Amino acid sequence: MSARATTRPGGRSARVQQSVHQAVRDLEAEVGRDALTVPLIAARAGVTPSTVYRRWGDLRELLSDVAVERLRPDGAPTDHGSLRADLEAWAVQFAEEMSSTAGRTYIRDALLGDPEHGNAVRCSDYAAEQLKAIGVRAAGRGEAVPDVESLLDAVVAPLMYRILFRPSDLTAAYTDRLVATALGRSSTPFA
Amino acid sequence: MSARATTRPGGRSARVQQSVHQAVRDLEAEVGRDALTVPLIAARAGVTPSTVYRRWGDLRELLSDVAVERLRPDGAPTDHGSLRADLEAWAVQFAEEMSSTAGRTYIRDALLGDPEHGNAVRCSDYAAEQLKAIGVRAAGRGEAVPDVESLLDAVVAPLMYRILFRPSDLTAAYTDRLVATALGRSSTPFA
DNA sequence: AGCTTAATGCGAAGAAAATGCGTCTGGGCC
DNA sequence: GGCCCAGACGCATTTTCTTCGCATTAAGCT
Repeated sequence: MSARATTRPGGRSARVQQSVHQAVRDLEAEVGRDALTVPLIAARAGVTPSTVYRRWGDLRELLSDVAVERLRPDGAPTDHGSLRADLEAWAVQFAEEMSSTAGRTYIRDALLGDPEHGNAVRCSDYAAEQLKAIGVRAAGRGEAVPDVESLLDAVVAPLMYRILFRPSDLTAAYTDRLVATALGRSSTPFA
Repeated sequence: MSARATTRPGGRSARVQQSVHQAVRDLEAEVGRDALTVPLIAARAGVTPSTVYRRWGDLRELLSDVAVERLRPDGAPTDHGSLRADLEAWAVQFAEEMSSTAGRTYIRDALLGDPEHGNAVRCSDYAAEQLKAIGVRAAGRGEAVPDVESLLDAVVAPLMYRILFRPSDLTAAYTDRLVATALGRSSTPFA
């Protein structure tokens, strides 16, 4: 039924899922995203198309799953010694990754999946986790930390809005200004 | 080539475009958006599928065009006597329209079109125009007005981010808080 | 080990996507 | 006003995708 909530996590089902995901990534690099089709992916993965249709429903859901995995952060945000420096560095990196052609494609694919499936909210959760980690670290230094929701509103949302709706203007100066705005207001001790 | 930049605005081409758009709207209401196909739409519009493929390229572009038209604001924002009241009313209405199931579908469809086609940026322009109108009116009253970019960052972007990535929590209290935040800072005399 | 259940493979049928070619409409020009 | 050309359209065809039923295989459990 669901690709992620596989009732049988081990064994063949897991191998099939991994194989199909890998096939998507490989073919995406080889023939381009727009040339992807279910039969093509299935052939590369060594499964039959009907298996893909059964497990993911359609190509969109499959691409949505793969895109979300690609958007998962690699590790904890790097430590730059202060809340502001950490946020600026993270925001700049976030903007760069997401505004690239590949990044925007992943975001759009992730958004395309069934909303009930939760792929979109997962993207937001990734950013929230990173911001939370930065906040916890800053709180450990004794700094006042704005809560995650405020940071999502003040930093992540404007970046994402421009990436999705106005694909052009995104400079480091702009992200720094967003961080400055976020830090200039609404700083609760810790959340 | 492009559906909107039709080289022949008058005559049959215009009728075809109108007929196809109307067919999309009708069928969307009748059979649901996910059941739409090019042959189905073409049959309803009284044209052949190849015409649709030639003019729009694929179903996504067509749906993107129709979605953008549906997202076009009806008229000027209503006047509530003050900048804050105007913004709050507009933001609440914006949030309600966009967060509905239909609204979210239109946004996603609009985002899906070819970025070069400019459907996404058109959505942003619609919001910017409305905000600009509110700002001009407020400036006429002598109020200090934040520039449109700030309002996009502080109000529109957070709303859109939540609509797209966290489809659940959107209250009037939240939109009011966004407006309050936007008005509390960065108020240039006029732009 | 044997049993139950679920997931996969396979093949066929139905539907949709995409393309090539001939025709016709519409707008510009004489 | 009539002619001409570029572009748009309809039709037919081919290719590809999608769905479905049934047989088979593998995983999980006792």
